Amino acid sequence: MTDDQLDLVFGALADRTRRAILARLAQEDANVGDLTALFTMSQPAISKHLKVLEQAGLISRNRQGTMRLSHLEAAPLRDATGWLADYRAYWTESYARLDELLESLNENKE
Amino acid sequence: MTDDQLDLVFGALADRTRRAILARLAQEDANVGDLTALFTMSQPAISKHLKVLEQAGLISRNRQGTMRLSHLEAAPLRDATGWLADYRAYWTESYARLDELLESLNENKE
DNA sequence: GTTGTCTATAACCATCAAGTTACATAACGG
DNA sequence: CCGTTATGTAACTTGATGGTTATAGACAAC
Repeated sequence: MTDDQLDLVFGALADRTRRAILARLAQEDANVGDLTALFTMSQPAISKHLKVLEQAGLISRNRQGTMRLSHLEAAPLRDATGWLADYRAYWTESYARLDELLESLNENKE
Repeated sequence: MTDDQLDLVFGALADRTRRAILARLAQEDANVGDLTALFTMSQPAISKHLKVLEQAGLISRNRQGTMRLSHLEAAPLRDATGWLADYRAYWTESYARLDELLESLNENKE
């Protein structure tokens, strides 16, 4: 994963509204109106957040009639976890399990 | 982990200079001068980055004579990994290993 | 206590981020 | 076509971010 990608992914995750959007999408795909209803801000604000998430690769979007459904894409989350896991030496326990995690992350890389 | 903390941690990780500082600190504690030498920017710029990292809880600092050593603190990285791992249902494999990771994360929470 | 070294702070600048309102565009149903 | 619904885009405001230079503060050595 490049520095540019990490910038985008961590930058996208640094906003609580966007994290909440991801949490919602983890349950089910949603359109812009659905997501706007969850927050107190305007629809264009949500559209902006969705653009940020899309550019980070965290969601994909496809038209469904007049609506556009947002779908969670977990690959960048997995990659970001992989980056964080590189610091596993600083977790004082559970090295073995984390090594297993790292192995599985490597196996699943596309 | 609160939304405020997640904002700070992911925000701190969203900058490649700060990630590089963390990578350096993963090897050994370092003072401001050491870190400044690694980059092309000024010492005050590095001091600012260190303040961001400290406020996110990602590093701690203590005086050593006229110098101040920065030390990597992995707890927030562990917590951020825990947050990311909540999306494990979207990794199509290795559920069991990730569940083990989550358990270990919970056990180690302070 | 003066000097030198290391680090922090202040003031400033340019750019970006997150929100707003107003309006434009896309797709579907009569 | 036309109207309605859903979403995107433009222009703007405000505040945060990331860098600079210049200067102040803390500590050690002598």
